[in-house]
Amino acid sequence: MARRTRRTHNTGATREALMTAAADLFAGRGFDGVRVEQIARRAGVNKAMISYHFGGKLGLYRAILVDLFAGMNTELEALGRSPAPADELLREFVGIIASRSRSHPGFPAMLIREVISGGQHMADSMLPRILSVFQSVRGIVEKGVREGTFRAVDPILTHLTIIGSLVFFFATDPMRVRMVKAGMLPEGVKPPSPEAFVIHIQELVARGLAAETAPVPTRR
Amino acid sequence: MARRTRRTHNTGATREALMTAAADLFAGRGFDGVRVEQIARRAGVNKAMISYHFGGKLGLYRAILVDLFAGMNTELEALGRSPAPADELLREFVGIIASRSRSHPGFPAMLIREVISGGQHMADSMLPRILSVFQSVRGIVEKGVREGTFRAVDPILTHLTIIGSLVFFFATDPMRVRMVKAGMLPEGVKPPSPEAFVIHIQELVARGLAAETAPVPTRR
DNA sequence: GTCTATAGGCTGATAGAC
DNA sequence: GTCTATCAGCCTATAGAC
Repeated sequence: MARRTRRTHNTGATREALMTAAADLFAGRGFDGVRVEQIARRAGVNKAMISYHFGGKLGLYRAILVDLFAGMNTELEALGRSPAPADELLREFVGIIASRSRSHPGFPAMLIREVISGGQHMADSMLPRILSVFQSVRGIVEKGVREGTFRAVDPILTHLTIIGSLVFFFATDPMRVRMVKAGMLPEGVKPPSPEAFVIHIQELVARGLAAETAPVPTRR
Repeated sequence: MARRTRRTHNTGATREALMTAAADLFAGRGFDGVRVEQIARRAGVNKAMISYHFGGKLGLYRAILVDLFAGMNTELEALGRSPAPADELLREFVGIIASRSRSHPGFPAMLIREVISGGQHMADSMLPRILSVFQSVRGIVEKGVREGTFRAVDPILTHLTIIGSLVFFFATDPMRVRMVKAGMLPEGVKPPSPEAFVIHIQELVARGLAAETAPVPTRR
C-alpha cells in the first residue's frame, strides 16, 4: 500500500505529519473550526505544503477520512471469516473499535462530526465504507440469532447502539478532561477508564442480547 | 419565565425565529460552519438583529444551548422525585431524552458537537447543567442497585452508554437520510424509526442491567 | 519539495437613518 | 426594533524563487 509520488527516500514525512496534526485538530474543532496555518504549524511544515500534497484543506481532510476507514475496515474483515460464536465476535467487534479509537484518537470525533452533518465532506463514493462497518455487525447479529444465542434483535438497532455508545465515549473524553480540570465532578465520581467502559459495553450487550433463558425482571 | 425587554406586544418573535433557525443550522454544520447571514435569511429577519438581540453570533449560540439544557433538566427533575421502581424510571429517562430530541431536533447534534470539543463555546458556569443530566441517571441506577433490581453497575458507565447511544441515534439521522437518497442501503435494510430505537434501548438496558436471576449464556 | 509574498474573497460586526 | 451600507480582519490558495 505505497503512496504515489515517492521519488526520494523521504517517506512522505511531511504528508504524514500534516495528516496526524490535522486529524487531531479536525477532531476537536471540526473542518471549519481549523485554520490551515494552524495545521501547518502543528505539523512543523509550511502552509503551502497542504495544497501541494493534498490539493487543499478539503483534500487533506478527505485523505484522513479515507485512511481512517480503510484501517478500520481492514481490521474488521477478519471478523467476518472467524468461526467463533456470535457473542464472542461481538465482544471482539467492540474491542476493535475501542483499540482503534485509542490508536487513532481523532477517529471517533471525526466520524461523529461527519455523520452528524450527513457526510458534508464525503463524496458518495465514501458511503460504502461507512456501511461496511454496519455490515460487519449485521453479519454477527444475524449469525447469533440464527444460532439461537441472541434473541431476535434488529441488526441496525444493535449496530447503532453499540457504535453510538462507543464513539460517543471516546469522542467525549475532552469534556471529561475539562470537568476534572474545572473541579466540577461530584464527590467520589471519577472519569472511567477506556478499559472499564469496553468491559461494561461488552457485558451489557452480551446480557441484553442473550436469548430468553429467563424472563426479564420487571415489566410495566 | 418571561424574557426581559418587552415593551410592545411583540413577543420576541424575532428572537425566537433566530434561535430556531440557528439551532437547526448549528446542529448540522457546527458553530464555525454557519454564517450569520444564513441564519438571518432562514429566520426571515435582518442580519443585524443577531447582534442586537444576542450581542453576536456566539451569544445566539449560547442562548440556544442554555434553553436546551434548561428544558431538558426541568423535564428530568420529576424523575428524581418519582417513587416508581428504578427500571421503570430508566425507561422513562430514555423516553424523555428521545421525545426532547424529536421536539428539538437540533438538540442531539449541538450537544454532541459541544461535548466533543470539550465545551469550546461554554463558560464553566454551564458545566453543571451537563452534569445534572448525569446526576439524574446516577440517582436511578443507585436506587436500582440498592433495591436489588440492578446488578452492581457503575452509574457513569451506564449513563454514558445510554445517553451516547440515544443522542448518536438522533443526531445521525441526516446520514441515514442521505444513504436512502443515494440508494446505498443494502437490500431489505431500512432506517429504523425513533420509536423502534427507543424500545430497543429500553429493552437492552433493562435486560443488560438486571440483577443476576440467571447466568449469562456464553463466556470465553 | 519547500518557502515567501500576495491576491482575492468572504465574514462578523456596527454606525446611523428610520 | 429594524434595516442599509460599509469596513477591517481574516482565511485559503497560488505564483514563482530556490
